[in-house]
Amino acid sequence: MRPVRGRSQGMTLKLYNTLTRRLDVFEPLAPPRVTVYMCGPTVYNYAHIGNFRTFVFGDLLRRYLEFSGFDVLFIMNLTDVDDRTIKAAAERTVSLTEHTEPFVRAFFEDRDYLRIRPADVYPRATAYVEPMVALVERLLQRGVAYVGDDRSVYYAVERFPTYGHLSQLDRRELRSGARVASDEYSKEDVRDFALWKAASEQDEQVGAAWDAPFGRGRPGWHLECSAMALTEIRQRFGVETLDIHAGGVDLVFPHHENEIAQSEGATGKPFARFWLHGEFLFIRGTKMSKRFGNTLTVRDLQEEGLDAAAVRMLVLSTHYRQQLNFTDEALEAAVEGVRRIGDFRDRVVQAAGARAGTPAGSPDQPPAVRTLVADFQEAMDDDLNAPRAIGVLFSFIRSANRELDDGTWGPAEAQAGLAALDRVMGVLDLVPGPAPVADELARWVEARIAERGRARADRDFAKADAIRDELLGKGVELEDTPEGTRWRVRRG
RNA sequence: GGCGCCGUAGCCAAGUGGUAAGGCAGAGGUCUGCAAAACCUCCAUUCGGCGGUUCGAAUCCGCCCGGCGCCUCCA
Repeated sequence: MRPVRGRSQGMTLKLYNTLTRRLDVFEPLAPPRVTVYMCGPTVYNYAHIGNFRTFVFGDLLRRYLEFSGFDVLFIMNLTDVDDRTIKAAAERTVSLTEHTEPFVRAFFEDRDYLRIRPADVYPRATAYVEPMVALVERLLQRGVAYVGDDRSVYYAVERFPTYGHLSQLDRRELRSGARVASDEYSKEDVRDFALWKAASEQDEQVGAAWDAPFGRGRPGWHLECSAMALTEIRQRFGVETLDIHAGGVDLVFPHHENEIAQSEGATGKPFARFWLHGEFLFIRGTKMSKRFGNTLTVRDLQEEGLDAAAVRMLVLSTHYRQQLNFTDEALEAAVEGVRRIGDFRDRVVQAAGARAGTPAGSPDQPPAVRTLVADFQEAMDDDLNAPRAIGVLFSFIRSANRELDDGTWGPAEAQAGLAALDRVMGVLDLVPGPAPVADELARWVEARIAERGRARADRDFAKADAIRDELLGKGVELEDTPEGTRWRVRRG
């Protein structure tokens, strides 16, 4: 079912805009189209769970925009040339591409595991060198960039009066002297940053150098995002302003500040109307970092047999602008939470029978269904308040279970309930999948359950309980229902 | 030093002026051969501390304590 274009009265999506430092009503430039650019991974290594917290936030944003009836173009770049990728490739004496390619694939695998919907386009920096060069030329022509003594090209921050607005740098004092790297004499001003870096021996060695009118070299990190974002929206829609630019908080300065300077310095138009920033994830109270030895990758979680729904639950349980502390206890709570959601959905599917669901909003909705979608929307309209939306979800589950218990729900009600639940799950996506079970194990379990069934029929409960304990020892939980005995492998 | 954020039950976490959502864990009960699942009941007179503003504050202001981020091509 296609969401309704015109939003109901009183429903307004508000988003916290870093640019204005307040909640702003979201209105795209040219509705219903919404262009979103989110800073993606640097593919020099496996992305860790902290990176993916941000990407789940991006996924939530994208899904909710679509839920709300917008046509979203979601762009996520892959940084496949920068200081870190070059360094990593050089250390292994392989080419840049040889080094980054496996990590690009790994990123997509991890994304799929976490059920993050694929972006519409994943521009790779190395494929956009031409527009990057063009952007530098434009900035040189406009006199906001200059070629330094080291043949690198720098942005002249002084020539961009609003520099520092996003990060409120204009309200801060720059920390003095000590912080300025000694090898950057070529800059006219300490605040200036590199747009184009003159090719070094190492760059040439890994194949990270390109010819340009202003000298052979490679793009600066900040430049990449400006060029890729502008190229994508210019080609598709002929515009040079994004509706939303998103990323992690750490990118506010200098990355996004520099993107604004570069893009607006070249186009003279606002680069992005909304700037959204996701907070960090911490492990054991500290920022994840190689230095602290507390990095955790998505692959680690997957290998533990953890259902991605639990990871999504954990991440979405905290508002995206709040720091999230990743702990085993919180993860366990998330595992139990999604188990409950999954059990509930199974129950509703059963009650609904084989017939297709009736759309949420039809007249014969049971009480529990009536408010679910509206309450969900109200929570999400409030700056994507997913924790609140999850609260709404669990309240619904409790009421619905009650109505299922007392017989209020027939198949029609269950179908309406299922439709409403699935609309919400289309955004949050918290239903766990079945645990992967080997056929051999499944056959054995079925056989034991049949044996136990016979024992129960004979009222030989000691034997029945012994079999149940035996199965539990293998991690198999049983549940006797009027429709027979259900079983599942406990996971996570 | 500058800019900014956070501190709510055992754990996680909403709530930013009108009298504390939700989840996990826990206790008792219903159902069950017993369990499980589900449901019912209970579980913060109180929101780091101290003052202040207000008829009224977790919510606004001040100070203090504790934790964190950015100011370094980190999501």
